[in-house]
Amino acid sequence: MKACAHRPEDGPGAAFLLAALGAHAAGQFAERITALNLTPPQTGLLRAIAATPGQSQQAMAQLLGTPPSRLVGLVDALAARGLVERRRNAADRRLHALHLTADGCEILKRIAAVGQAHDDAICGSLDASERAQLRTLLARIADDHGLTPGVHPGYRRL
Amino acid sequence: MKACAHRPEDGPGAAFLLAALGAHAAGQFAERITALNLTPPQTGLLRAIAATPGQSQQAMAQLLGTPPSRLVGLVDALAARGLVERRRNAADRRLHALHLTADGCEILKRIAAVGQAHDDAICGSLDASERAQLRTLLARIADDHGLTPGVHPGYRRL
DNA sequence: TATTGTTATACTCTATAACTATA
DNA sequence: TATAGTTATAGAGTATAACAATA
Repeated sequence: MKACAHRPEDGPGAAFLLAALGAHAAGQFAERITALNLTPPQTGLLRAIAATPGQSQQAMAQLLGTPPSRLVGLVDALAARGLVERRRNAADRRLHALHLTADGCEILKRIAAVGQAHDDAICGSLDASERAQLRTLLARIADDHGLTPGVHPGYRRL
Repeated sequence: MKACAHRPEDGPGAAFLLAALGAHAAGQFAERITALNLTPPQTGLLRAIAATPGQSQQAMAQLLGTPPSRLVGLVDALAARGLVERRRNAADRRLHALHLTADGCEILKRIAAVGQAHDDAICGSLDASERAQLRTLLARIADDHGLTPGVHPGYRRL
């Protein structure tokens, strides 16, 4: 006898599966990019700079949904490795435009390769059609909820 | 001109969408259960105890994939609110079997209601058939990766 | 001596707010 | 005075390892 009476359950809903699988996928990805000596936030920042280069740190912080102070450490680490550079605006010397260096572009390609392998590992049990189906459904939900494309919302609390 | 040459991109892959949406869904759920004065880990523990009552803390820790020491605080908080109780095993007094109280069963129903509302909010842009499709695909991936059904893997690092 | 649960400690990550420099 | 970036501080959450009770 169960201690609690349960209503008819057909397992967890889609939202729970989404959260659980999302955490799993994020963890796996984090493990993979360790090979490039990158953390997920650093990776996200590199991709964001590649997508819209020349932004100030404030603008980038707003785009990623993080306090500007957090960007400092991330940019510092990437700049120290020569992947990113701050270019001072001559007109307004307060602004630091963010750009990828040549090495930054190079590592971005490797990130893409890791992402591809990761995607294959996660979706391995799906055929091409199912995978496209899944991507379509997920993209619809993401759009419906106003998620910024290409930006992991985990910046807000991860 | 872009600073970096990009290969033909058709947006983020399914795995990235999964991670991003998963984080979003988890955050939304965390906000919702604030109404019950519960955190996500507490909620997960309540559901786990309901699913398999009478387990020792060690067994529960292994099931959830967390160090046993972490359970102490979680159980303490829930026990202090009268939602959970530790029943000492008479035969082996080291063991503390975990059970839900009547209030614990009660709040579990409210958690289910919150979960239902959450599921509707997340999947609002999908019709019933699409939602079932999504759940099927996600369940397949989860199974393929050996995720324990009903357990959020975030216990391992969240 | 081995095991359950607990406590103590330290570490990682993040946000908030104070501070510097430029405007 | 207002804004961009930085630094300092503190808080939440977690893991590791030492500890006490029971076997």
